[in-house]
Amino acid sequence: MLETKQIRYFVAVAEERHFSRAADRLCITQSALSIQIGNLERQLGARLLNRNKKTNVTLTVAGQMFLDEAYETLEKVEHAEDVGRRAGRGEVGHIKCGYVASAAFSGVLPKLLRQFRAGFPNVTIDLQEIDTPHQLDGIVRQQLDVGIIRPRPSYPPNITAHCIHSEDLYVALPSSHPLAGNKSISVKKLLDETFIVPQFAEAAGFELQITAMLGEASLEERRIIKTRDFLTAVTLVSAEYGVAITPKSVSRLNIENVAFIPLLKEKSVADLSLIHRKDEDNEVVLNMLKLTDTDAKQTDCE
Amino acid sequence: MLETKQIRYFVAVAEERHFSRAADRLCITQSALSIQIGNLERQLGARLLNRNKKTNVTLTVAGQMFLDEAYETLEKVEHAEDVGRRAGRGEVGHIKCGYVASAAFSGVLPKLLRQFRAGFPNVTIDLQEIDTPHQLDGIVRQQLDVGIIRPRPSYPPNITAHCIHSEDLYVALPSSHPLAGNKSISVKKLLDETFIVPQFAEAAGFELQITAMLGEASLEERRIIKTRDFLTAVTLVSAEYGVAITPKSVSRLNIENVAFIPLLKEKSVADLSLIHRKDEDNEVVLNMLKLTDTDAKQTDCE
DNA sequence: TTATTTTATAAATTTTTCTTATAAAGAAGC
DNA sequence: GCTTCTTTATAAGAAAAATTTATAAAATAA
Repeated sequence: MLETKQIRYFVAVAEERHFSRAADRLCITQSALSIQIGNLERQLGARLLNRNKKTNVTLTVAGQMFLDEAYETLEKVEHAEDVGRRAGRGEVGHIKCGYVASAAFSGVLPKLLRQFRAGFPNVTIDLQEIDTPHQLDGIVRQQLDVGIIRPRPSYPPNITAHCIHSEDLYVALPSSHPLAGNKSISVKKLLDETFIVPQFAEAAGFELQITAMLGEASLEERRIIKTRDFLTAVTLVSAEYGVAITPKSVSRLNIENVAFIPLLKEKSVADLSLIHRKDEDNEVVLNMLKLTDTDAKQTDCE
Repeated sequence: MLETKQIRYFVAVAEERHFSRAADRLCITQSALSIQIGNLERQLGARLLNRNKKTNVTLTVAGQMFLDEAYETLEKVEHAEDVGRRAGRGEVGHIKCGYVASAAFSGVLPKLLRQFRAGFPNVTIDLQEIDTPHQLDGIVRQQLDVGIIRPRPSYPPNITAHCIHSEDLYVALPSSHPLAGNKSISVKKLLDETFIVPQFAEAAGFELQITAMLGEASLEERRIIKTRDFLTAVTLVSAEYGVAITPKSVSRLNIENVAFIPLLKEKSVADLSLIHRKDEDNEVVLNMLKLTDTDAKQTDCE
């Protein structure tokens, strides 16, 4: 098979139309070049150049056709080299990313994607809304690279998580509620209310956090309404079915007849975590993790 | 720049997922392969393979991406090699071919093209009807490779011609003509007729032949009608304006009220010649010339 | 003709690649 | 745990390839 070097040598002669000048350009001697071009012609069984002593060398018809191919071939080799190089640095490739629906409210997802795209424009991202259990499963089974979920107390052995976003909790009340005018509300004042709790696919994450906050055993006896998502929860608050605890960002929904009041409590924050395989070796994914690491420090997430 | 060999070596390891097996396949030792792959990885600055002692080697993400490029690159190199090889044998390329309008009647043109296409399916042919002087000019100026014309007494210095087709001459008479029932006609019996002569762009070729046949000085005084082409000539015969001498193949036109009678005379034949540059070095064109050479012998053209 | 330029060829040298031999390290069997 | 087997990495010498130097051959120009 032809070697890249042979093709490069031929292109040099074809462009210079002169063995000696081409040899200069290639930083070899004319005799080395003559031998190599001779070898190339012998390998192809075709004369590519008409040698004229004194005047310029000319291309044969076959030489002209081969030159076109030669250019394309060299470009292809360079491209392959470039892809290999950049893939090694994690600058080209693909990331499959899952996220829970409530992450969309927080604004952290578009921010993350925007930052990543700025640094790595040639990495494509396959983004899809998936519930937490399926994300964990997908990451273990290599069908997903990273996921964005509400933190959980524990993870499968090969998965690790770190916080990428943290926001305060708010209480959503009907505007007519006696506490609706307060600057802030303590959780103690809400113990008698009916709670509208987003109930996701599995009892974990955000629900666990709310349950813990209200005190064990208390939620079971309390009147609760379960909803599929935050939007439904807030809609029910608007209809005065009860109150809901949501991350601050949900207040941006701006639903009529709903007041969002900051919740007073130690560590009353709603986190979002990025999860990934502990032994991840895809440089593209590692670059995204690096980005969220430095990013997490900026947003002061403990 | 990467060498083809390095890429081939990498593909072998990627496919075998095993250094030693790949080395066997490449007919080199495992150590040589390890070094070459190491060099490749160092050149790219990227790890392409995860070496596992005992079990199989696996591709990194970068390795997988590079492998895709590697396949495409090797294909491209092979293709370039193939084009060079076949161009050298005149199996790929392009021929610009001109022909005079009357050549289309003879059937030699489609026959030639069909034969050439059967032998050289990857040679494209640019075919155009051009009058003889422009063909000669086009060939000299390299805008045309070959031409099909009626033979002339002489050609420009760098152009040569050889006969590729020969057919008998016929006389086209109105059906009502007294001689229309004859099996054949001698030229002497036509000396008093009005002649309809195809007058092409320049006084040469077929016209010269007819003039010579009728005897010098005689044509000038004779009543003649000049037409642009054979079809017009035969149409005028049909309208009883006179008689015409045509190659036999023109009789296929099957015009009403016209009888075609063989012309009796020594060497009363209409030839078609292929013209080309004497110093032609395009193997593609030379292949066509070879084909017409062997073909000419078959059709017994002196 | 002579001088000059250009490509081809021969021989020597350098560089690269390859092989042989061996080491290191993980996996499997006892 | 230890030995054995297998696999990849490394070092050193051998082989092959490419390159350089020197020269020849051929064509042009003075």
